[in-house]
Amino acid sequence: MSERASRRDAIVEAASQLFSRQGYVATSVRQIAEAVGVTEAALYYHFKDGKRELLSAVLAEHMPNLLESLSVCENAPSLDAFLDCFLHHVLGRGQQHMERLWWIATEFRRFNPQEQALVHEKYLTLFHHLEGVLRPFVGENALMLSWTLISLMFGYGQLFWLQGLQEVVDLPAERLIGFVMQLVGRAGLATDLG
Amino acid sequence: MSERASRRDAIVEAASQLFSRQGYVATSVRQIAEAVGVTEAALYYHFKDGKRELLSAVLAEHMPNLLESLSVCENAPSLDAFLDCFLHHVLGRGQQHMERLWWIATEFRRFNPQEQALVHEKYLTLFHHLEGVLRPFVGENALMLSWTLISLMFGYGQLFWLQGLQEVVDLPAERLIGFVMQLVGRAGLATDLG
DNA sequence: GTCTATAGTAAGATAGAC
DNA sequence: GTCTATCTTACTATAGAC
Repeated sequence: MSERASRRDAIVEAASQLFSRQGYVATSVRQIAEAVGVTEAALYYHFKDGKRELLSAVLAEHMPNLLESLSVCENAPSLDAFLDCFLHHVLGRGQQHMERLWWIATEFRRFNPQEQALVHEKYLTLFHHLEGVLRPFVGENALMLSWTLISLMFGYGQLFWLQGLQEVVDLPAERLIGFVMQLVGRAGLATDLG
Repeated sequence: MSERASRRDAIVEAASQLFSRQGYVATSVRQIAEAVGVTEAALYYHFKDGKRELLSAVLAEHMPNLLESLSVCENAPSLDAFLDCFLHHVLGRGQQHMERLWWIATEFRRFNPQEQALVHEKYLTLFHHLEGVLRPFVGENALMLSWTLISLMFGYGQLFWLQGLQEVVDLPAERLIGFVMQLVGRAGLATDLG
């Protein structure tokens, strides 16, 4: 990798961390340059359109990929085993990964149409793969179950990670996962719901 | 109501709308003053500590109250009827209400400890009431079912409202509600889960 | 209470030397 | 490629007149 590429990558990496921790608007170009150890002028050499171009780069190169969690678990032998594996993997990826995931949600309105479409595409891809994995277990219910699980994971992360409910409510992801697994198991989704 | 109070309220109202649409950092005091039709100096007369005090005021006076949705539905005759009423009421409150709800999530880290505690308290109150309403129907499962529903609503709102998945996925809240209702019904939560 | 005028600061961005 | 130096603009906030 050339020096140019690695320096450029370092800038994107620093921007990604600062954006996801403080937000795009609250992060200054100065701050990013300092974090990397270069001046602002050097940064503008790599990104002619400045801060806005950096936002695009971060989105394009540092979007969290939930498909990894899926591919790790997709060969699980049972619905129970899959849910256990997948939910644990997604919710157990640590603070930084979570921050980036929810940063995209909070910053979504600032993206241009192409960038918004990119985000949508990522969700749809995740959904389609998830649906494909669930279908052998729950048939036609795979569609609704997929969106239910995705929404549930998102909401739990929002409330318990981002908004710190962890600190006042003793509800580890473990318990939520266990509850959902039993709910799904008991409902007998192998046959279609009305 | 005195002129002072109504002017003050108008400023808080304008700030609330702008904050929830653009974010706290991206909104300037100038912009708020213009929206109300006063100068910045006048605004600083009402809020000595400026923008930061405005954030506190917005949070204290314009926090969305989900308990209203609960009280409307709490006398429903069956679990089905309650879920139908509650989820529709929460998810059907319109764009502005939704925006304020998720704005709190995105801005949470900027709040001071007392303000964060206030937000937590609101969630806990909602949870306790929801649990109380569900308990007659599902017994000890009320605790987990409450957090599951709250997380699910949050996640759905985040994805389909805030991130505009509505536009690319045909999954109206109606269908998600229907699916969850049948899931819960089929699981037979009247008796405890493991 | 609300205004005009302005101080003081920090932001995004660029020119030109090396 | 990276630097120093600087420009322009926008922001938060305040002083003092009315």
